[in-house]
Amino acid sequence: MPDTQEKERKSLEERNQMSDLERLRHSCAHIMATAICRIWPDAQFAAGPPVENGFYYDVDLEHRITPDDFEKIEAEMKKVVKENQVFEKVIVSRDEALEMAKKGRLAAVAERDVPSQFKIDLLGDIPEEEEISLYKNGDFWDLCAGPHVPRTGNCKAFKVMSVASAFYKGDASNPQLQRVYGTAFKNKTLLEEHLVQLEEAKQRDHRKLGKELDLFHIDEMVGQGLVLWKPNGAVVRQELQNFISEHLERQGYSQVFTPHIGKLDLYRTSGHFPYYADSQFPPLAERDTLESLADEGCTCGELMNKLEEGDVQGFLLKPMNCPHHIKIFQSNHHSYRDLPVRLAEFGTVYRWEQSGELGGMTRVRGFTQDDAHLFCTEEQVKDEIMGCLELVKIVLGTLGMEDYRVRVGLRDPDSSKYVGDPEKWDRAEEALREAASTLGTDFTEEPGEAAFYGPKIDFVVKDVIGREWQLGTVQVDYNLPERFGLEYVGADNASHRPVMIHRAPFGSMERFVGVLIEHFAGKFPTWLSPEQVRILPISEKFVDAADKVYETLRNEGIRVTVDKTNEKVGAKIRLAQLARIPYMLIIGAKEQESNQVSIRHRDRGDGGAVSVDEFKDQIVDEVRSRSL
RNA sequence: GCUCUUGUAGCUCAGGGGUAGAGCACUUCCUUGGUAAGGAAGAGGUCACGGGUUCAAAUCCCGUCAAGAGCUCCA
Repeated sequence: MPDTQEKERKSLEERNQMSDLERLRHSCAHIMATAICRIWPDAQFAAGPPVENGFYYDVDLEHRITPDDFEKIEAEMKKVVKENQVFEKVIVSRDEALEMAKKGRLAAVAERDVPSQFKIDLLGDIPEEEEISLYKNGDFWDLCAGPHVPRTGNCKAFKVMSVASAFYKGDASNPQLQRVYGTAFKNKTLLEEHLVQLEEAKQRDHRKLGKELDLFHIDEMVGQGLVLWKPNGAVVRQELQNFISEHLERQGYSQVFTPHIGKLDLYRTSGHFPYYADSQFPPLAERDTLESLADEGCTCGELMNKLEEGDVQGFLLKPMNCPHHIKIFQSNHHSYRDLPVRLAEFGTVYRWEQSGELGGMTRVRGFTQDDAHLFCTEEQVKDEIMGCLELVKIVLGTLGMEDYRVRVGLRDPDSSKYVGDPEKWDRAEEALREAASTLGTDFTEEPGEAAFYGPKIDFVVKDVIGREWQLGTVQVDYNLPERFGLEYVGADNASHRPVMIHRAPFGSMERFVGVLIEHFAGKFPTWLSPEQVRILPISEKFVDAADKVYETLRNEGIRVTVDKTNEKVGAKIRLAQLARIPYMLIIGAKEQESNQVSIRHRDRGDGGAVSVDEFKDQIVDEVRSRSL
């Protein structure tokens, strides 16, 4: 009992602290707006809230703010702070506020010829019954619910961070504003700490490490968002796939292989085409068909129509693996005794993501899902979901990824984008909820996060920049069995419709490895390391001894190399450290004589000399147990 | 897709209307060295691509492609 009380008090304290910080950041947003107003009086401000790591203010301004302006803005902000203006709350009537806005007096330091257009719009969004408050600091008046710190002098540690663009109210049909980001902390020490953290985060960015460690490459000539796995990256991926394959075996899955394309009819039946055509690579049509259509003077628009209507046959790069797996299921008759059928594949899919959204390995156009589809009876759904969750937990647990959240995605009651019978949705949502509650981890239910064909459970992790990525996923699907007319023969000798479950514990290999690189900061556990051991002979004289150790380890399946360059050990160690190789084995006269190696671990440093066999047994065990 | 920023050697980056720069990596030679950089020499670039302005463009302007940040979208 005292335990929970202790906890509650602490979390309340934490929350209060947070809101103090948010208040400070919000005040900084006003100070920044004040500064921008003084520099560019024609600035029109929209919204300026605190956010996770700071604050921003959206501004419409003729002048394009660039990083070169940050210093100027900060200098002006410092002046405002030095003036130690009081943040004063003024309650006004709607008409008074409107009057000021029309004179351009809101989010401004003086009256202007142009009205404060965004503030007028925002005023309209405030419900009738709510009171309208303005905040003023010095000459700067702004429409604002507050709260604020007492004085501008309370904001001592801030920094203008970046500028980007944002649509007003997040709607692409609205004008684009310049969003100026800043961060602020209670004091300079905390600000410094945060900046150092950002710098460290940059160091472990998977795009940077991917290059340094030679893991993957994205080439302009190959195409945006199409990942080339280099030999080192391929090792990591292969090890992960072996790992998951072992568990597939244990959990009664069958692995299959399917091609990367399928006929449009397949996706017409599944409903992926043309409904999701915008996020697919365009269809492929046969050359002969294209030629004869061209002869007839067919336009591109007409061709698209014909493809969509099915008048012309074509192929699609597969956006999902499920239709292929369904066809495998359908190629046999199934008795209820066969169920559940679990078909797994590391299946590569292609999706036309918008170019501005692509990045590194986490958002790409071609990716390989560790996909599987389970065909089961309605009664088996819950157990199967629990089995899937179990697998996700094993995966994340083995890799030491504890920092994730579980999201149960339910349908948005107000939306019509979902297919299928509401009663079945209810049953599926209930099954997921029940399964999630057995996880032993907290989860949030989020309406509107369901897939269009069914509810799902997602495992979401954050990358170093703090962006959330969905990795593992378990989704119930009542829709596809219906569309493809799937059946099995029940104990009653009548035909029944199976339920389908889609699941992918990693999500995609690309995204997962991207997140994994950042999680480990490039220091993969030994079982995943592209190079597990590097042998460093002290000089040329000991190369033969090194080669012997190399053979011994290689025979055990250890990924090992010998550094035969004409360098001193110091230099060899440095390179091995930079490559994040877990073990360095140093061999000189001493070791050669005693048939030993001196171990240096990338994190633990000098580990002293042990016999070759002892080291061999130790590393083989470490790799086999997949220890962290 | 939209806005802004960026694109110079394999990598990290400097420079900038008048013959292309550094460090690391690479090659060769010297050195045979005990826990994060031994020394010397050499090689390597149509300055992303296409146009324009100019006596002259890597540099200025326009366009395209790509990357980054953010917004929007996401099966």
